[in-house]
Amino acid sequence: MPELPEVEVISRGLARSLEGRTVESVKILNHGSVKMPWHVFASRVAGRTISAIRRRGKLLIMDLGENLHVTFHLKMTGRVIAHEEAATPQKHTRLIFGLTDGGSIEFHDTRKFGEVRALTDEELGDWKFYRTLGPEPLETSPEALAEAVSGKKARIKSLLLNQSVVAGVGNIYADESLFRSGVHPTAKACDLSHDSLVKLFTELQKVLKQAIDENGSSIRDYVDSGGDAGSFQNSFKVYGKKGEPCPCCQGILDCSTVAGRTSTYCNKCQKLCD
DNA sequence: AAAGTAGCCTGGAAGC
DNA sequence: TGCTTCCAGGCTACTT
Repeated sequence: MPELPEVEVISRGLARSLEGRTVESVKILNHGSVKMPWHVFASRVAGRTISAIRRRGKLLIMDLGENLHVTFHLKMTGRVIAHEEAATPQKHTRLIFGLTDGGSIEFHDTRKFGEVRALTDEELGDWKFYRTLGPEPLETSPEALAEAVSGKKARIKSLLLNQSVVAGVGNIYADESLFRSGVHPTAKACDLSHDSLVKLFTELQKVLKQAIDENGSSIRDYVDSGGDAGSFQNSFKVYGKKGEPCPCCQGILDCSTVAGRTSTYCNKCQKLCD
């Protein structure tokens, strides 16, 4: 589902088409998607002009002028789609912003896990999830990221998925970067050498960049802001390939739950310690 | 400090 | 065919 590369691609697409346009109306079709009093949300957003659209970790942020930020956490199935006409609500449409020029922005979310907020600077800063987000993996050196987890007793995969350690990594890119760097998901960070950790974060950067270049991964629900699918799913080496041969040693890929998530890996190629 | 689990939610796939 | 169950995923809250 949308992880860093997918949110980055969506953000770039929306920025191109939406910056400078003005929200006229707000229609909330599922109140549970709006994580604040809905009338406050609607009154804050209406009449404001979109000044920027950006990403922080997996959060999609729409800046509405000086002191208002609409945040979308897409979780598993959320989509934000820009339309050049008034959007017709679909079964899973949760929110629609009508624009003054006749266009619209639709928040579509099959499983209702997604969360939308409209926050002032102060509220954004006070939001614990946002305040404690870790560094952006593409704007931080692999050495610095390695240093951040060095010596920790936790399993490396749970650290990769921890948004306060590094922002934006989810199950797909965790499994892919672990495989590509030869590190086992259950390895404890403290059992890995500095070089192995640097290699892991170097591979993480490579895999995130490649995924952005390929417009993200499309499995199940993901499409970009123009409704198009990405293609990085064709480059997966282990994610979702339980029981298939390891691309490296041809052994059968293993699968188990690590850090509460399904994890696919090669027991032979991925090491538990140095 | 870290790990496990339930809960949130839906629909597609798998099993019977 | 039609039913039930399982699973996926990010994150929080709670327990061990």
